[in-house]
Amino acid sequence: MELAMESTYDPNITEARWYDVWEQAGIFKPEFRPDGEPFVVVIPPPNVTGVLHLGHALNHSIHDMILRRKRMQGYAAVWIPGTDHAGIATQNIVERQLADEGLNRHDLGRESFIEQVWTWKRQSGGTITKQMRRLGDSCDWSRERFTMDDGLSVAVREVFVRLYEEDLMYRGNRIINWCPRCGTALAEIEVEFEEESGELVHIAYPFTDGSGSITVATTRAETMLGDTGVAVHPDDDRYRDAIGKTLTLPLVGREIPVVADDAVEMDFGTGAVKVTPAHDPTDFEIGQRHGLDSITIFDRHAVVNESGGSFAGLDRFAARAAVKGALDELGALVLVEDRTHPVGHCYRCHTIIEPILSLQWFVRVGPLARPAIDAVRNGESRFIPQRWENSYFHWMENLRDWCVSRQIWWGHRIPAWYCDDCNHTIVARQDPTSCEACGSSKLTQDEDVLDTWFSSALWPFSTLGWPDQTDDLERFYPNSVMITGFDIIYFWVARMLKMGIHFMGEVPFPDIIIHGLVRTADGAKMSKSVGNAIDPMDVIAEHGADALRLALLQAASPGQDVPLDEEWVRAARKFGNKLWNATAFALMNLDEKVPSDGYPTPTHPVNRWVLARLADVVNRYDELCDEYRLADALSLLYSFTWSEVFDWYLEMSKPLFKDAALRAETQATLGAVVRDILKLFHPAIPYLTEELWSELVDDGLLAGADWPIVPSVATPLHVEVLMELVSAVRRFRSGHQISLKQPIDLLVLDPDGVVDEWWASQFLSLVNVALHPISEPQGAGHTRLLAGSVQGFIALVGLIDVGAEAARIRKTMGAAEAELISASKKLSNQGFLAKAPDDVVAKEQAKADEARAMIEKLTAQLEELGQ
RNA sequence: GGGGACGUAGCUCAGUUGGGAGAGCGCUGCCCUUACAAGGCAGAGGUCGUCGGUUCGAGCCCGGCCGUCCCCA
Repeated sequence: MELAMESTYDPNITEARWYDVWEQAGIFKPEFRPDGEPFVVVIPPPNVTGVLHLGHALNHSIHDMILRRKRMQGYAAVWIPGTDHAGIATQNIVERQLADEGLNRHDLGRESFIEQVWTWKRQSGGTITKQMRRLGDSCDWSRERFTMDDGLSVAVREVFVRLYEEDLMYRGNRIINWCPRCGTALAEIEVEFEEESGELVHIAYPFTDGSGSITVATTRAETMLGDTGVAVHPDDDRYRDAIGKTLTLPLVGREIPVVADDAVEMDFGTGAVKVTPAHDPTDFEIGQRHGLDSITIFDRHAVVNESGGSFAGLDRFAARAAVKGALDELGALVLVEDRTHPVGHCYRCHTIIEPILSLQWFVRVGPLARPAIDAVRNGESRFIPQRWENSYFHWMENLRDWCVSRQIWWGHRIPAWYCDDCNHTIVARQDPTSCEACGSSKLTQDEDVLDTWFSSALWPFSTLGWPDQTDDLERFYPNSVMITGFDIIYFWVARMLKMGIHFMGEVPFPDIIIHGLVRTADGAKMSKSVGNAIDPMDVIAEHGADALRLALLQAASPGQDVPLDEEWVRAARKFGNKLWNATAFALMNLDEKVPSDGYPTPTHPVNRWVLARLADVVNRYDELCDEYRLADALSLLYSFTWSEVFDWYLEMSKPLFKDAALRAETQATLGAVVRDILKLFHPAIPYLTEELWSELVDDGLLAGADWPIVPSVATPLHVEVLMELVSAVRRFRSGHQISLKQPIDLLVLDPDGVVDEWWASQFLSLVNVALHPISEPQGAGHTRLLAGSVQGFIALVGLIDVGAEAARIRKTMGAAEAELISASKKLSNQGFLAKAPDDVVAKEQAKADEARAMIEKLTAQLEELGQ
């Protein structure tokens, strides 16, 4: 055919063309395969504030490769996209905008502030979904969801109410993690701990009766203002006599008891710990056990309140210095030593967290966790790779109740009302107008909203319409697979399992694919603050989305981190160029377009060989994909495509096209092979393959084509022998610097009748060699090339340096001798002969025989060379 | 302190029922061969961290040690 393609591949041109075409053809909707079995994936919802980073790019590349293949295999495949409302992050953005105008959210009031957030969402919230389209994500956008949509909000409310009715949701006074900057409580996993240098301050607390003192050690001296006790270990002889006595708290003057508690670590500091129940979770528990008061000393900004006496008004760090100074003046500061210790930070703004006693809503997670643990233990859901199950179990078995209320405005408002008259709490699906206890109409709704992750936990079924019994819910729950990074197992996967099992009665997904993090080329963590983060959109602009996707997928071994080197992206792009040119070659040699399915039954061994290899490769490729070993699958396909089809088959097809009798079957074979390569690569590199498909096949869209099922073809052995002998000639030429332009005569001894007539044209075409059959080995003055049972002889006169040829032969002989030794050693081992399987023994025997034969021939040759 | 991962070619990494050490990039030599120089052909390069055990046989299984990293407390 006339070549209409551009001569070089420009990803930017190709990739601008196809996304809208796919979408308009409805290919991404499950209805595209109306009779197919459902294959359903919900996206782990990115933040609406987010921009696409390489972590998304990896995650989405894996998603898309899996989804697109399933779709081609005939499944009713659907990938449901969407975003979460990212309560704190989104509110922060809008608050910053207000701050630029000198305003805060209270100036606007709740309602108009929320309206402002929606405005922001409509204007800027679509960034990441646009980027996903650029990456090629085959999402069903008609099913796009947002956690603040009406439907999903109904789901959130229904879940809250049901949990409350089941006593799995309660309001309680507990120590929570408070971010003084965001002004809200956080869940425990939203706190990131980092080792920081600090001080361990030893403070003497005198006994009230004047009989000396106890020294306590703390990294947070200022919290002593809220101390209501000192605890020692009951087995600690040093303090046995102190238990039950009281101390007078320095600077404050409060009398506080010494209590004995198992939670105290005798080895830490002095073995005596100050107890601040309102500002430390362990202390809170100790306080509960011993009836100690809880005195809150900080306000919502972590500034000391009136309970801090003369320190009131100081922020926590100023208070720390001031308290230390005052203690020093008192002579109560015994010792200050340097100490590194873990400090918790807000995962949204990195401000140091303040543990604080506070009235919040909690999910009682114990009863929800148990079935979720069991589901993984008994295999209803499995982690891939499996080792992540250990982390999952460990975490799930040590859960504390989940604090779900947030003191912000952007989010699902907690459906709880408090009666102003009788203080009764009402939790309801419909907004109540009067108190169910006293009938009062003076009700006040809880000011707080729910944790964003609370709504994300419902995502696998809330996106499908729950609590309504929709068709989608019926058909698409459970989902087929969840794909996410290991850093998000606790945030999403664990909670989705808990909620899915509880509300839907079965696990949300049987397979959980855990992938690693994308790192820099030298393995460092990418971060915006360090400035080493690569923007995937920059990579796409330079090399194309296909190249980025292929590079990520090839590098992503299951569960392993991916150090991304831009070299890999370049290599992936080169592959694209190679594929482009190979398709151009096919087009130049074809007379018409290739049918979208079906295979020829060629007679020529070269054509039969490539179809046999294709069948092998497709089978193995499918196995690897089904095991989610995508990197291995692509590696197999990549080397088959480049090293076998392009390097060998395309070259071997050239003389066949010139043969009128073979031209048609070779066209059909080449067409089918290249077409199937496009199909097989499509899930990884959709744009380029679609573009080439439009040139080569032009029968519908590749994205909607059927997955290859290749009929098995018996492998003609002789092709492999031909390839071996061709390689031997190439090595000979290369070793002796004999140009390809110089023709060579090869005398061929073929005792087993392996060599066919068609070899002649191949040798001429591939290595400029003329074949001449002989019946006896050639003697002096010839070199010998070995390939299976075939021996080739080349007359050396005037062609080469004999010494160099002898060196080449000795090297080959060395390798053969090593092989023989290795095999003989095994074969002379009685244990091996007795215990190894027969086929392994036979293989070793064959290896030994082959090596012996080769050594014999090479020895003869050295003699012939007179060496 | 508890749990987990990793240590294979110069670099980054594959190597799944234990039975011939692989890829990409980099490096060396030759070649502008009519699909492709973003290419082709050929080649060099590894005591598979270390010590021991199991086995006829260990990169792979088990244990100790050394080194690197992650999560949790």
